[in-house]
Amino acid sequence: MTLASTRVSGLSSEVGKAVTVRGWITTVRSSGKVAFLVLRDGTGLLQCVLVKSAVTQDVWDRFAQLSLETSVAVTGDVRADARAPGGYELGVTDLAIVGTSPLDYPIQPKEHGIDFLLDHRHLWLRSPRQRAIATIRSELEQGIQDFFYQRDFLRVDTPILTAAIGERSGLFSTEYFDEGSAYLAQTGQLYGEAAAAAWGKIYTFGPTFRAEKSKTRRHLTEFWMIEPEVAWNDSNDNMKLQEQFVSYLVQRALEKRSAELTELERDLTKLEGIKPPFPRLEYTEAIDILHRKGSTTPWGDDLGAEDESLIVADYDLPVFVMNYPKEAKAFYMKENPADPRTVLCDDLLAPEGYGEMIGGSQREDDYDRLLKRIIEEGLDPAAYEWYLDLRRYGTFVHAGFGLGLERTIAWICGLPHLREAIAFPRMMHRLRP
RNA sequence: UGGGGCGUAGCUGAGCUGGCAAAGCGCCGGACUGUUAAUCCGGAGAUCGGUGGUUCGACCCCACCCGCCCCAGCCA
Repeated sequence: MTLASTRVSGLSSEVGKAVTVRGWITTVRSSGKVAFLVLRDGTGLLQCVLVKSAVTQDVWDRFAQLSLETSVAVTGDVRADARAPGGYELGVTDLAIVGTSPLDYPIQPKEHGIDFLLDHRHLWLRSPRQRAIATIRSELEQGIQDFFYQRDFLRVDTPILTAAIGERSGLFSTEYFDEGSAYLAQTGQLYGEAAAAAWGKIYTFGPTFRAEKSKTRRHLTEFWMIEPEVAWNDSNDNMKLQEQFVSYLVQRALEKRSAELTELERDLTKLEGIKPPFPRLEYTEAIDILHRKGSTTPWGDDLGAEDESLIVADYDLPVFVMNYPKEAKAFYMKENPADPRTVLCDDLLAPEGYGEMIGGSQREDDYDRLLKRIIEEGLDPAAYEWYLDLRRYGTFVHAGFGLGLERTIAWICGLPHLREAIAFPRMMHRLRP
């Protein structure tokens, strides 16, 4: 069976023609002898009008059977009408029910609590708001690939099942044949470094997993991360790439998906000015500013959420905080020659309180220093033999970063919580659907 | 894991110092030829998260348990 039919988004070029549109019933209204149904097909909403005197009794009776989310094929004439949402509507001549929908469809056109909506995420996705977010996410994912493709990066897919390696935060584990435990990847970075030594400019794009018992709007247990790694880039080059990347994504969303951003009631003026360069603060400088603003975070500690908000409040752009104290950061970051208490790294803080969008650093490329740091952190050097090989055989200056996709989406879309930025969010208390 | 909050009809959510459990949406029946989350009239629908306790009487007070939300930490 061929189901060639017109999609709602393409109707403006079909005015005056008879078409069939397939989709799901969003609302039905009847005034006795004129009836309206609104159809959703994933590209938009279409109002369809039935006039009792203009359709057969069969068609009229079928309208009466329609319930929310019934799937239908509606045939009629496309016409422009100012009274229709979107400006076009269908004068119905025929109506076929494809799949019925019982009267207990859970999601009504009204307010629901978040827990209820997440329990029904598989159905919640049908709402216009969720379509807008998914569309922007897809646009950004395409933009990410375009950005790196244009710059001759290779995309490298790194393993999700790994032996214990990477960062220190919580790991999900699973049985792995006779090898003992395998862990779900928290980062592809170490593999990315190997790939950068092989191929120069690379990026990874995949899911990552953190078994931390985080319960905030800025955390998921499964999220998507983009991790470029570039041979011969130093920390400064690294930040330049970051601000170009983030700016590109914002401008891309504005250019291609302003309709969806508007649907989400995003204030576009807050996005329009996102262009390089972004402000840069040394960590030590940031601590001074924070102390002047009343924070008591001592030099040496990582910045808290409160601190990040205080910093970001002074700017309309994302802000780099760079060169953190060694103790606050991971073992693989390169010591800062200008201040050996610190390492060459940066966090990019999103505006409007969306938190850390990027964490990046220049990597330690000195074999002895790296080994020393591994031991200092209490890690097992044997597990890092292959990683140390990257310094043993032709070490090289390199730097990279990880961008959290959902945080970026949440910021660009203006979402209050990360859970809407992905179709099926995984959180501490949320494994299904 | 700490601090705060919540759990009442399918959903949303009132319920004061303890005295027969509001309402709106949705659903069912009816009216209506241009509706926009249509409107109007009528109707059904609730072991008040669970267990125990105090009381003549508990949605309300107490204890424990379960579940979730927000904030923090961890980080992207």
